[in-house]
Amino acid sequence: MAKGKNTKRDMILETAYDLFLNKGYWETKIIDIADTAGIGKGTVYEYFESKDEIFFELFKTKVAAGYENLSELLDKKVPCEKKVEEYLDIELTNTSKYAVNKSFLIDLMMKSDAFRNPALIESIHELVKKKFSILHGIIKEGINSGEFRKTDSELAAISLMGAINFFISINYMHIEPFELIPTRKASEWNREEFLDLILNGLKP
Amino acid sequence: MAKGKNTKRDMILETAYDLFLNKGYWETKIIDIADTAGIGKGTVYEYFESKDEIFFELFKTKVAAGYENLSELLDKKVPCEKKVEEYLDIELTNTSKYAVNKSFLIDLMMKSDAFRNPALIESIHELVKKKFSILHGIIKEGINSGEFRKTDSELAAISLMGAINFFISINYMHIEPFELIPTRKASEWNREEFLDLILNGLKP
DNA sequence: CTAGATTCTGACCCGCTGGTCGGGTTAATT
DNA sequence: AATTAACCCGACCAGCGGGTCAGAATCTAG
Repeated sequence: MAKGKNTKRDMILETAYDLFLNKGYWETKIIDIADTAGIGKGTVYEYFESKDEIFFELFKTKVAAGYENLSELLDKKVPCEKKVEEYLDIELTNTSKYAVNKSFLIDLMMKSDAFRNPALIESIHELVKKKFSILHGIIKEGINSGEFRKTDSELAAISLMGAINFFISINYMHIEPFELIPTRKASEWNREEFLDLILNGLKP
Repeated sequence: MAKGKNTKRDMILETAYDLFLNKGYWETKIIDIADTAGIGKGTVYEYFESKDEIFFELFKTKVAAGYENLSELLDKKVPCEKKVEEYLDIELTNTSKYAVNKSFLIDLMMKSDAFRNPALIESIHELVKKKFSILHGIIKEGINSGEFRKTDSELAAISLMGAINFFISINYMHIEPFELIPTRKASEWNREEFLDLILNGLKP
C-alpha cells in the first residue's frame, strides 16, 4: 500500500524533524532517529539515500514552504511601512514553528556549506537571497513613492534585515550566548515598538 | 633559550590563526597546522595540550583583546550618538583583522557550544554579553540625557546590535549565502549613511 | 501450506581525526 | 667523546558515525 509506505517515511521525517529542532542537525545521529522512531538503522536507509536527503525534504516542506508567497508582499496595495510589518510577522510566524532552539536555524543559514548536497546548499542560499530581495524591493518602492526618505536602499535593507534577524533570534530561539536579557520572555517584547524603532530611520 | 621556545610556539599559533581564518576551525585539522608550519604533528602537542587550547589562546590575543577597553566608551564625555559611532568603528576595525572569511567568526559565536573547553565557551559568551551591555548602556544613557527618545532600551540595543552585526558580516566577511549584493565592494559602503539610518530610529 | 517478494534489521565496514608514545635527532655539558 | 636533557617526529591508537548488506521476519499470492 502506498499509504503504509508514506506513513513510515513520514514517521521518520517527523522524528528527524523533532530531533533536528531539539539537538541540531550535526548533533543528531542516524541511530538517534532510528532509535527514537523505534526502527532499525537500516530501515532509515530504505526510505532515504542519506542524512542530507532527510534534511532537504524537511527544509522544503517545513522551512521554505513558509516563504512561498512572500513575493506577493510586493504587489499588495498597502503602504510600505505596512509591508515591512507583514514581513516581520511572516518571519515571526515561520520562525516560531521551526526555531525550537538555536541549532536548526543556525545550521541552516551559517553552516550551509558543510552539507554535501549542492542542490540543498543552493536552496538555502536562494531562500536567504529571496528574503533580502523582497525587503530591498519594499524599501526601494517606499523611497520612490516618497514614503521613505531618499537613502541607500541596499544599506537600509541590510540594516533592516540584520535587526529583524537578530530580534527573531532573541525572540524565538534559546540562543545561549545571546541570552542577553534572560529575565525577559519572548511574549514581553513589544512588536509595535520594535517596528517603530527600525522604521523611524527610514522616514523622511 | 626562552626565545627559541616562544618562536616555535608563536609560529604554530600564527599558522593555526591563518588556517582558522581561511578554512574555519572545524575544517582545519591538526595535521594541516603541522604540515603548513613544516613540523611534525607530535610537535604541535609539545606546545599545546589540545586543539581547543590553540584556539583559546588565539581568541584571547587576537579577538577579545580588541574589545579590552570597550568599557571606556561609557565614560567618555561625548554625545551618545558619537559613542555608537565609535562602537561601530571598533567593530569594523577589529573585524577587519580577523574576519577573512565567515568560518572563524561564525564558529566562534554560533557554534561555541561545540567546543569542549568550558572556560573557552564561557569566554566567548562573556564577550558577546559585554558588547551588548555596552551598547545597552549607551542607549540608556542617551535616553536619560534626552539625546534619544524614550523607548525600550533593550529592544533598541537588540535592534542596533543586530543591524551592526549584519552590516559587519556583509562588509568584512565573504559570506557566500549572504553575498546579497555581489557587485558592491566593502569600501563602497557609506559608514555615515549607515549610522544615520540606525540612529534615526532613536532620535526624539 | 508454500514460495517468493517485500520489509526490516543490526553487526559490520570504513574513512576520519584528535591525541599518544617510543624512539630518533640535536644541542648542551663535562 | 660520552652522557644527558631537550626537542622533534610520524606510525599508531581509539572513538565516532554515515552508510552497507546478508540474512531474518513478515506479508502476499496461488
